[in-house]
Amino acid sequence: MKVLIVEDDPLHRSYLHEAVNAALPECDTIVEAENGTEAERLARDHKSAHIVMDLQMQTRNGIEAARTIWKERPDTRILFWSNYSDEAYVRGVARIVPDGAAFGYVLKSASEERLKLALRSIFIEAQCVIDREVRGMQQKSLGQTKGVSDSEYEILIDIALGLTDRAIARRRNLSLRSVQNRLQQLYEKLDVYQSSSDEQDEGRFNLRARAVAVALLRKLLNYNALERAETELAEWLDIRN
Amino acid sequence: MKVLIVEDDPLHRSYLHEAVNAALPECDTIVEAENGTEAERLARDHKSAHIVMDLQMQTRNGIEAARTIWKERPDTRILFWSNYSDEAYVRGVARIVPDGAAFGYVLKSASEERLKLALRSIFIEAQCVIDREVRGMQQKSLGQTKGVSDSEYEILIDIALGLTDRAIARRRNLSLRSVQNRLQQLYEKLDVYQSSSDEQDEGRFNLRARAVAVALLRKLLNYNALERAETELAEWLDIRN
DNA sequence: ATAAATGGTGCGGGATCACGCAAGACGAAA
DNA sequence: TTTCGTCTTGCGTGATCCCGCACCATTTAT
Repeated sequence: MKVLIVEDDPLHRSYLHEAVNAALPECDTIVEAENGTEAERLARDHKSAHIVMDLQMQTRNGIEAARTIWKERPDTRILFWSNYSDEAYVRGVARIVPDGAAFGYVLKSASEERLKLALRSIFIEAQCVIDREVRGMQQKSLGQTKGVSDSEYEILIDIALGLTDRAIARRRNLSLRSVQNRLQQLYEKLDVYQSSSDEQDEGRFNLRARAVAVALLRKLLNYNALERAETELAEWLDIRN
Repeated sequence: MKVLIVEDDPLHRSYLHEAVNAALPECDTIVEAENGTEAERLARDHKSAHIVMDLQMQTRNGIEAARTIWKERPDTRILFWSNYSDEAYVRGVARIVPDGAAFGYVLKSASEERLKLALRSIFIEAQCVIDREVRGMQQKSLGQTKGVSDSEYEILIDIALGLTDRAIARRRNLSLRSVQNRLQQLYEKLDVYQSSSDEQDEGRFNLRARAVAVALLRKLLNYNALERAETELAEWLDIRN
């Protein structure tokens, strides 16, 4: 068995190396990459079916890399090893995992035992392992119970990018009024009215900007999500001019 | 000499421990904290004058901790050891360092040699050491040459929090028009017009929201800065109602 | 000292946003 | 089939935003 480790921090990389060695005696070769692009290349060259990688890396993040890797070889098993359980990351991962693929998501704060267990479960047993803390997020984000629905999330991203209502309407093929409807749904979900209608006129908020702020504070949105959205927007702009 | 290490990642913590041992033979005791609040307590108890700490920690970040520590003991020497050189972090640090205090800012990606050198320079020689890469940021952020000035940064934070023009005017004791003036300056600095006036009507941006987006993408703003600003805002709201 | 730059303020208007009201479309439940 | 809920869209309005055109007060430069 071959394992590809993708992690930009050398300390964490060597830690992962040891963990893989200890947890998977059936693993004979370990390959290491320190960013997303390198990971894609190595995964292609080595036909790696077993990858453990960090989500946040400076040059090319884990989600991007995972997407292209899975596109080429959908049965690849990937264990994401991340510092954060931000809803934005969970959404990002959930959005790209192919049907039936085995993957995992464990936090760096998890014990070494947990990491080793996850390694065996995914790479040997082909089971999905998702950290308890992250699991809560996922339920909330995919189920339409309490959290923000997909269409609301979509429009959240659009206003976070700074698009106009009209521009969003064009992009998503909606009427202007529909966009504004969704915006209002979003505002309610994010509880943006709370502080503005509070006392008299004090602390009045610009709803649109406030929505982005609370989304960031609640980690519904983060830098990576924004960055991805920005490149997608740029592509879309290129196509239609 | 006593050194306090503040770092939430155990791997990095032990790495720092070794580095301090190797670089500072005159150091006889090393104390470790794994978050900001613990750091404040330990700094107080041990009267630590030498601290090396991470900036981003989940429970209480380094900037908060450093501020209270420096408030109690302004001659404390602090070496910040951070993953990122975001302008938001640099600004955050620059904003709180007392006059004449020795401090440092080195990136985690720096070589071990560089870290050790910085440790000696700051703790022994009381010199300020700032990573080359970070230095560029600082020049840009403090000098009014190209970057965003302080007043512009202030208003950037306000719109990022989602405040109305009127609310900002009240908060900063300005007229409504002045707020809007500053906003326009900010829009120019952030080059928000670029894409909107580009072609015909395509890709129209909501300037206010777009400004926040590009500030985030340029790392002028980040989660921590926003979080700090949010608590400051909450305090301000408390005072005046 | 006069001139230019810098920063705050008022006025006014066109564009955009937030949103109530209401009508049509579609699938699900009765 | 009827009815209900969700989604989409149009119309209209008041609030807010963006910003050009002044005017004035300080500072800085010549």
